[in-house]
Amino acid sequence: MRKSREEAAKTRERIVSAAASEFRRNGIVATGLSDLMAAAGLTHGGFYKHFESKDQIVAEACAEAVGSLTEMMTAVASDKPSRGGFEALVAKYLSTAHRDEPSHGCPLAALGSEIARCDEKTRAAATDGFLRLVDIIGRQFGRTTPDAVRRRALAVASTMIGALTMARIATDPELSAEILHEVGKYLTLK
Amino acid sequence: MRKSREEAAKTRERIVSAAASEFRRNGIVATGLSDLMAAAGLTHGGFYKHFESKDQIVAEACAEAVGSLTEMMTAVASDKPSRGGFEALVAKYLSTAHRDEPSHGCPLAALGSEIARCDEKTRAAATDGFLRLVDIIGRQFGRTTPDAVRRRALAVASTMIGALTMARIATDPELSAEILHEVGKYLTLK
DNA sequence: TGTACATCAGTGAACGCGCGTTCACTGATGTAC
DNA sequence: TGTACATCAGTGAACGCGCGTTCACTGATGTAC
Repeated sequence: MRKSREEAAKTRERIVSAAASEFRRNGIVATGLSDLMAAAGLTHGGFYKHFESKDQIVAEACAEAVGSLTEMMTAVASDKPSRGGFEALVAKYLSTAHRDEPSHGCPLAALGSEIARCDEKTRAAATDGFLRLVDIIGRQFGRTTPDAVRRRALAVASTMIGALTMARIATDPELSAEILHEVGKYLTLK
Repeated sequence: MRKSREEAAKTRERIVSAAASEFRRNGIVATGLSDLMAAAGLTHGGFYKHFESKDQIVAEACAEAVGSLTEMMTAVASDKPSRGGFEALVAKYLSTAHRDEPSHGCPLAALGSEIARCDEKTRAAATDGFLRLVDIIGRQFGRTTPDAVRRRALAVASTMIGALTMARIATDPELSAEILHEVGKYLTLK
């Protein structure tokens, strides 16, 4: 049942995409390789034809997830050029839709505390994504010193990640919505 | 080898404390019941003499961890009555010491994304801790409307949790320190 | 261009291992008289 | 107050199960002539 090189490459990408979703949905440690392969429409045995270890696909899935995050944020911000870009970005990130679909959302919020315990490569991919997010946010700010832009962008990125995480933890739906709305207002009104 | 009621109660508390540390150090899913019991100086078989399931001790450990967090934050803030309390609180939370010792620190930062996938009881304990943290922060603010206090406190709590999480993920020590310092400055200078 | 053979993507069974949970057992503690 | 018995905290072996990883096998693809 050998597949062509082209097909094999597509399969590999499909596994990474499935992993990026499954990890964000169920957590890294709680997701087995069988789960990943099944989500990609394959059986578990073939995993090691594409990857050396679970750690490797965790790192690659993390890299893909932060890539889709920055794409999403870039698109939202550039849809509203100059004016309103920041508001649109914050609204998108702190939306109930984003909260309710972790499997396609920000991996820093969906997996943050787990990534902190992962190996160097995974943490490097996440760090890279964070810095790209900080950069996108910083570009929305008016003219001030680069230091002030950097500082505020670091804070805003941290705030959004923390607020989304807490909104997902909150047991009371009203509290969850309050966190998203109030933090969003705080970030955009200041 | 039956122990007295008093000793048994102490043992139970010891297990919960050990669990609160171990979960924060290694993650909830990655920590086995054997690990918990060994950390408490016991063998794994006795676990079910005190708890009904892993879920139960996760909830109790989470409750204990948020309790120690609010105690720590309350102590820091009231050490510096009225003036400087907010600055001290932020400095303590965003310190490198806190970053480097997750096992005794904030469970919302150490376990946030995992708690979001836990059962109702665990999430309720975490939510309660978050609201208490928000309350402690809000008490440090000068006189404004309760709505404004609440909004700012929700944002500040989210910011600290997100920043600490990202500081732990960051692969570059300088970047990690920068996140803590700059976000701390941003929160206290604004 | 056709043919023979080597390659290798994917399958499914199997490996050892540690998980959460259960259980028979021990012996000190608690209780009843 | 002393004695006999029931209780139960803690131990360590065992349960079935799923984990990450390995492997023999399959058959279509790629390569060499």
